[in-house]
Amino acid sequence: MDLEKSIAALNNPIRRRILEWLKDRSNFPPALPEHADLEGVCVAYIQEKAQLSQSTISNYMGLLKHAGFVVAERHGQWTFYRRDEEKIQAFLAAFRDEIAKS
Amino acid sequence: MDLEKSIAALNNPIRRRILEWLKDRSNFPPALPEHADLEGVCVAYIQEKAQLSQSTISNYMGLLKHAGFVVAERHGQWTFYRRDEEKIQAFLAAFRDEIAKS
DNA sequence: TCCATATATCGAGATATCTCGATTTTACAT
DNA sequence: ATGTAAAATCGAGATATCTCGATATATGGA
Repeated sequence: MDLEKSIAALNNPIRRRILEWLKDRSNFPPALPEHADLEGVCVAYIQEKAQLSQSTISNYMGLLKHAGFVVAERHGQWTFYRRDEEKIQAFLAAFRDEIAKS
Repeated sequence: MDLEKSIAALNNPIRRRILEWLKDRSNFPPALPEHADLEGVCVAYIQEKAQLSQSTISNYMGLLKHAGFVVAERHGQWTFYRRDEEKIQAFLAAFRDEIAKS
């Protein structure tokens, strides 16, 4: 758990927005039938919603992944990203411990 | 409550360290007798502990103040900074609401 | 008034982040 | 093999942050 890297990853409104969107799969277009069993969302869907270039979104998802907030699962040509709720909770607890008093 | 500005203020390890130090007045040298009734800590003490230039620390304290994490109280030539625990709690709650699920 | 001390503000160079288009890699289909 | 589609990586220009020294402002004392 690298607080420094985690906070930096969240120090950007679009990356935070992406994390929010990923709370609910229905914020994105429906998955293809062959991907119906996957929780995650592919980069193209995230890009379309965020309205930034493909390379920027790929970079953003890499930052969120290295910070531990999302996990990536490759299926064929697609990479599906979803939140890692445990890591997110762990970060929030560590962050609160550093910032809040007692 | 400007989440954007608040997170940016915390996206720096020394500013977070200063906030931590301010949890406990005894992290700094004792106050002058005429300031014994004040909770806050003067800029010079913070600067000495952080080992950065006076202008940098003044700038940092300004950022923390504008983010709402500290309040400044002027007494003569000194400015005493102390944590604003309510604002800090409010920020942490808003931050958690944005980041954590449900 | 003149000086010393504490803090704030200004201006700038160094470094980091943002964001893009172009290219590369990976995987699948023909 | 060749082509296509998705995602990752590269290189770079624009912008922001970091941090400093110099200067300005405010206060109190001689």
